[in-house]
Amino acid sequence: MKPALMTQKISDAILTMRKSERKVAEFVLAHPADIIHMRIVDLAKRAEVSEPTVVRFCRAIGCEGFQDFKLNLAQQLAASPSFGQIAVTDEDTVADYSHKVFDSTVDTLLKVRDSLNPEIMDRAVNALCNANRVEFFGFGASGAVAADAQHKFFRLQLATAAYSDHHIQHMSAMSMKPGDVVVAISQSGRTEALINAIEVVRSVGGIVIAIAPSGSPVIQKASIPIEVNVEEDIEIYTPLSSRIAHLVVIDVLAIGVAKHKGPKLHDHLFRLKQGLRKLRVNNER
Amino acid sequence: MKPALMTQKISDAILTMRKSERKVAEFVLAHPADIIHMRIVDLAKRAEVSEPTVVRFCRAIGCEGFQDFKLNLAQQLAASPSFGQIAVTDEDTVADYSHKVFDSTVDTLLKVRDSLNPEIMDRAVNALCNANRVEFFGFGASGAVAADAQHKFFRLQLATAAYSDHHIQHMSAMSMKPGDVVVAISQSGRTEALINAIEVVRSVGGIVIAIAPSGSPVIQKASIPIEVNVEEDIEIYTPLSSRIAHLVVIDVLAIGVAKHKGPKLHDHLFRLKQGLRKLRVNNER
DNA sequence: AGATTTTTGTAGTTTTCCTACATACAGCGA
DNA sequence: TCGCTGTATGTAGGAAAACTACAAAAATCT
Repeated sequence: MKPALMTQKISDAILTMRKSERKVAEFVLAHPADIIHMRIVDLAKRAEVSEPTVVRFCRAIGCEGFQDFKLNLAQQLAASPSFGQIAVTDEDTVADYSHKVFDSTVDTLLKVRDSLNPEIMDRAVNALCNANRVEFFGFGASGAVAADAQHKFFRLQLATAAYSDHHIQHMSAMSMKPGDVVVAISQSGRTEALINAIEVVRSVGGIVIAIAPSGSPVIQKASIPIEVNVEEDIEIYTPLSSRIAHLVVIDVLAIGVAKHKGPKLHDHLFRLKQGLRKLRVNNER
Repeated sequence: MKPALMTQKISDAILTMRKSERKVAEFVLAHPADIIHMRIVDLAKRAEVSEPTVVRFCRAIGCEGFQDFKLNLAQQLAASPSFGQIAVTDEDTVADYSHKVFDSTVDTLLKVRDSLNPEIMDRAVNALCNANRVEFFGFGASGAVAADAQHKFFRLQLATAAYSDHHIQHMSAMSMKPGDVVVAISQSGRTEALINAIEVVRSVGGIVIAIAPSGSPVIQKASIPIEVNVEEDIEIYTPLSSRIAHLVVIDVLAIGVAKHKGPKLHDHLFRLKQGLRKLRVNNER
């Protein structure tokens, strides 16, 4: 049903292929974007094989035929822009690099989406729903993420706070009650101060939901580890997409909590919105 | 070259179409996902027109023919998942709604990407590069965005600050010098306090870059208006994607500034990273 | 080296898409 | 209202693309 990862499939299947089919596979992997505007004869010629071989290749990777293959490939190309060049170069115009920044962000989000573990997310939502208190800890860029999260969960009628200060985190952590939740957010997963705070929270019986890269200390020490891996080419010209991935993960948690809380939340949010209008000019809408 | 927004194009062109072509257009907009697996005859039959009409329709919206149209549509479908249902329902499992949240975010980003005006972005980048001081103003959720922006630009060796407090904004605004820049961020574009602050900044000769919805007062009062329109179905179960769009727009600006500043920035960022390592456990990498 | 199996290409068939043309419809002036 | 002109739509036929059956070539095994 879904386009899935065509190129992945090809790479996998390439080993079990016959020589001439492999030629096709290699050509496709080398010039994925060109294929879309090719006919079967063009591809056959450029891969130096015959037409039926191309058809057999399409079947070999699970497509109906050449048309179907082209369509699926087109979808994959559109879905993950990472096949275009994503790194920003010095010659790029504004339009170029603005496209690239958006595309790489989208690419990151799609990857994170597919790597999330639903079971872990479910546990996180449950923990958040049952907590009396929910706090968000993060430093640096993750501090802003924590602030955003606090703002979001605050609207869901939860007692929340966000701290970017080590000492305050520490003090707050010590006063946690069993069942209370801290969401620890980190891009590196190695920030020492954050790890300390996590240990304190757990020692007093609090639950720690971590949003950090796989295998990092923050993930290892957490009760509910949400692993988010973003290859940070920390090249200067590459934007940090991980913050954004973290924000969206938190959005998912927020939606989960909202679902659990059910309709009584509607009224609350409605009243909130009414109140906000007074702070705006032009009270229509 | 690019897939662009097919459905958008169709909606636009539908007015200038003849009756029977319009039938096709309406069917396509109603069942976009089905088209991909249809042949020209199928579509003709279901739209109750003849085959050549379908071909004419394809030409009318700028495609080579039916094949080309199908391909472009497939790309758009893969790229913007919004054509699947995006609203979260009560029956959704964790996996379901987590997918939806990511997809709707991606969808928002792609729309914003295609609607950005490069010329305006260029002006914004130039203003930022020439400023002695750059400040970010925002309230509520946009406050977190401002904080994130501050963190980001701070790394680019600019004198920056982010304020979410009306009084402090006001005071800071009054001390602006000509050429200094304030980036005003707002989801509604109507927050009264923010509009006041903008007026003050402009009265002392400061430049205001606004990130807000088209036509809103914030945009109208700005020197450099970056229009970002996100349909906020402010349904409870729909996440607010506009924050994220704003963040990415700011990423673009940051990349632009980094490009202008050129290589001397490399050293600075490198030293910053070195320094951060000391705050982490496991100093490898 | 010969026989068998596997792999690849040739030639032909079918399907799909597109174009030329004819008919039907709508708008306008008398 | 009628006829004329121009546009809009469908019919039928032709071109091209994709797919299939079969035969030749290569590789493998005995």
